[in-house]
Amino acid sequence: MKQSQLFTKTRHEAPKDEVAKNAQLLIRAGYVNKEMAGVYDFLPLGLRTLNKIVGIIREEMNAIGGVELSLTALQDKKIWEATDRWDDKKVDIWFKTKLQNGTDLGLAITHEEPLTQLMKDHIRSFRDLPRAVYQFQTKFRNEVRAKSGIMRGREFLMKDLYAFSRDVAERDAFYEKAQQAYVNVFNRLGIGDKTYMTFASGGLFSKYSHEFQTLTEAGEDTIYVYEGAEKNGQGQIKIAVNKEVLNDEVLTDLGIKRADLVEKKAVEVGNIFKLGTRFSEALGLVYQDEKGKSIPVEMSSYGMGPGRLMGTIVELMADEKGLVWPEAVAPFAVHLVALFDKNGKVSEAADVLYEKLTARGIEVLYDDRDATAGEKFSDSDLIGIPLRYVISEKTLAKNGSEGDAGSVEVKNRATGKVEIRPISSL
RNA sequence: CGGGGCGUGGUGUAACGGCUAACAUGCCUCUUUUGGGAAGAGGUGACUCCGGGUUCGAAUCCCGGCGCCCCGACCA
Repeated sequence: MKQSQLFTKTRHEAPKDEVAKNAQLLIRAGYVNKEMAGVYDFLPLGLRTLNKIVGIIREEMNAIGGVELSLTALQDKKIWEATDRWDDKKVDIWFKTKLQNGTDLGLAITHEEPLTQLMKDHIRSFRDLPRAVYQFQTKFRNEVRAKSGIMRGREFLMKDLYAFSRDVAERDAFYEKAQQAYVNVFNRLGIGDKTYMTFASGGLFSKYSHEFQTLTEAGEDTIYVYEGAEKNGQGQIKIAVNKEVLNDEVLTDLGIKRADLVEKKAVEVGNIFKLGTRFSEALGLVYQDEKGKSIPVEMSSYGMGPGRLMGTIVELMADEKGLVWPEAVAPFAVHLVALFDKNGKVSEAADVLYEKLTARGIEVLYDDRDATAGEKFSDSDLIGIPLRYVISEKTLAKNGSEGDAGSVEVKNRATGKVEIRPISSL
């Protein structure tokens, strides 16, 4: 994409009402726009990054047998009454509205109910199980207090996967596969070394749930990291215990000693639950086994917030100059920056290079604007694309091995490392 | 929902109850410039969040509302 076509502008200063680093930088760089507290638009650069994160999650969900669909945000109250989650006294974060004829509607806070209802039409026999379906869908939650930029909003994208199993053993087997899939996602996003599978309250459904918590001071949770697991090295799922459930019983259950736990601040980037038959029983999702007996389906749910992950990556990797994206989630792979030249030779060469890279499928943001070098460099640092290719009269004068093609300066945003490479080698 | 703070051009700030609401930045025009947010000149842009009130006079004081941020509580 040519930067001259990108309508977003960068800013020197963040709005004074944004304190969170993620929101300050994402707004300054033109990735997001705040509509109101806890409600953010994703602008072209932000949407690209968000979609990269979504793409990685999608691949990992597909790899464990997940099948994607998309459920509605508008919800009929009936099924939520069936599970006793409609009453404001039970669930106080609903956004509710009405049809013109007076029928109550809610904006979905989650999708256990509608999906369980839907699956009744498709799961009848033990032969129809197991199933795993998921979606990327906007959730609406009327939080009393939005905070931390895009990390905790009232409208946000969520990946939610729901697994339907014949029995506890089958469900547990999937649960373990999903844990690994989650670890894979965090590794690919570059935050794996700071993300812990954290024992947390199972709420109404089971003794424990597992939160995936990424260490950052910007987080709102306090967790106790198990150092023993870290010492076990690579490949091991790192574990922690949420402060909310830390007690002797939990330590005994997990077989770990209090002395091996270290307190840290973290942000919850994913949460997985064993739901049991709470929803299948309430809504009548049953299957017939080999003997024709009706059995409620065992369910489990797997949530993950792409937007919150994006904010977490910003918090973890940004530096004083701006955003720093890992390759896997950067909006573009290369930021091609053409500096001013008097005779048009530079922009001519940059145009050619842009076409060449783009034709090869490399995602390039091409800064073809009429701006000074300093301004372009500052913007480039702020936007945080992993590789910056600078092309100028100076670099064109440096010949490659062919003797005529000229060079570009390649700078790595994260490491700051600079090298001069012949254009012919790119 | 309790506590605290804050609402002034697009953005960041200033202005004793008193002159045409100032400065920086952004944006526009021209000239010069061009490897780390360039320089000069000229311009554009604000019912000072909304509604009441006090006063000769309100951005400023008072009351009410709305919005935003932070701390806490909450967070299937």
